[in-house]
Amino acid sequence: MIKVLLAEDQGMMRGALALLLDLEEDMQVVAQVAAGDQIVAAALDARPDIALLDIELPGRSGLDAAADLREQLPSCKVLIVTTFGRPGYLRRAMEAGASGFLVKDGPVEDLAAAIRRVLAGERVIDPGLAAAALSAGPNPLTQRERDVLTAAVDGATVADIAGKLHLSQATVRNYLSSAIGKTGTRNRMEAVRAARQNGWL
Amino acid sequence: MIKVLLAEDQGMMRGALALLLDLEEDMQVVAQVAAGDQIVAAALDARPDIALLDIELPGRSGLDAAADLREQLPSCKVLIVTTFGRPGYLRRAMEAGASGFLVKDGPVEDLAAAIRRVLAGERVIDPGLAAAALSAGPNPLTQRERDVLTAAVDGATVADIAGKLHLSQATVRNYLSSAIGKTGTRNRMEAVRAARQNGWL
DNA sequence: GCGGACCGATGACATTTGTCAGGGGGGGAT
DNA sequence: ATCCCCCCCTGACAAATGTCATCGGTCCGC
Repeated sequence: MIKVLLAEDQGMMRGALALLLDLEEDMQVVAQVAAGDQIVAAALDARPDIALLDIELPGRSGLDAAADLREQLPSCKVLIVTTFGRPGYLRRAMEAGASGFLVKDGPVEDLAAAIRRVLAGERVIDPGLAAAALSAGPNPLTQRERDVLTAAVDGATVADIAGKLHLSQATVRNYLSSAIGKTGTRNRMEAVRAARQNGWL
Repeated sequence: MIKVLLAEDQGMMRGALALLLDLEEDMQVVAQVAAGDQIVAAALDARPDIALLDIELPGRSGLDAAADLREQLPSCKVLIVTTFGRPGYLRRAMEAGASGFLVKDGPVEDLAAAIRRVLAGERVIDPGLAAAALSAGPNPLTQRERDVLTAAVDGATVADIAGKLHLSQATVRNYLSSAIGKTGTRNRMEAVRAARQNGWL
């Protein structure tokens, strides 16, 4: 019997997937969590064979949790199941030790199939997405550039960001400027968009 | 037997919900579509008793489709099922003639229950959300202000917007300024965020 | 030990953005 | 007929943003 942990914040999605997997003869959902910071604890408690992790979760990113999970419970495989097939996400997932990366766009049947393939030792990755991740190259942004961009997402002014990060306003503008340069965009809003698009935040 | 139409762009979600509803003894999913501009045609073909519509769909908004559907197939009830419980969305859904408004956050069991309640003639709306919609008041933005804000979502400059909307740059800045004023924000990025948050775009 | 990358900062500059006070024209309500 | 709101425009001004050159400090790899 394959024991599955399910981490997904949208209640309806989580419930539907759990129901669906429980219908499979050889699978059983042994834990369900809605927040990223509950994943490791729940896994240590329920000892699943595989963890299905969403990336954008409240509390903690599914990618961060994946890295910890691999370390603290190596017997548990990780399959990332996400809405957004962003190159940077795939890259980070692989670096975190995930065995598979599935986008929620595809048919439901893919899910159970992917679980079985992962447990058979395969790596499950959409070929087109893998190509995109490789062609996009690694994240060109430095830590601080990422910090400043993330702080700028919902319209914060330079003064706001400087305050939040304890930096000089001029420094913030420099980081923004270089982030804009590296993303090949024209202003911070485009830079934020481009960085998110690539999964660089 | 309750005949259901399902409009949802995310393949996995759509498949899971369809499976789940088909498990109900008295329900049957008679049509599934992934794009907003296929809803009416599919409904006219399959003659469902109720249509489950997501709002943010490719091609056409589920809200727009709902209005058409109510007109062309009045026997078919509409239940909006969406990720975002935004006040403006709820308001528009009601104006479009929807019988219910469900957010995807809740448990799956709510879905079948909501369908039955709608078909029994009830209106299904989250009470908290209804209160929020009323307290938020109607959309304060004029048509042009909405146009300009939507054109500004992903970092377009004033010149870009002016070009796209065939307006003078000064006019664009005036609309932006008044939108910023009405939303009580400090710059266009915050204004866009606030407007989206409220479902005003 | 030295080059290179990152962090943090300053000052100056050009450009963009946001605000304000207008004005003309249209259409809908009282 | 008048008022009010929306549309579109102008011009001017202040503030915020983006760019550039430059500096000192740390840490890592060769």
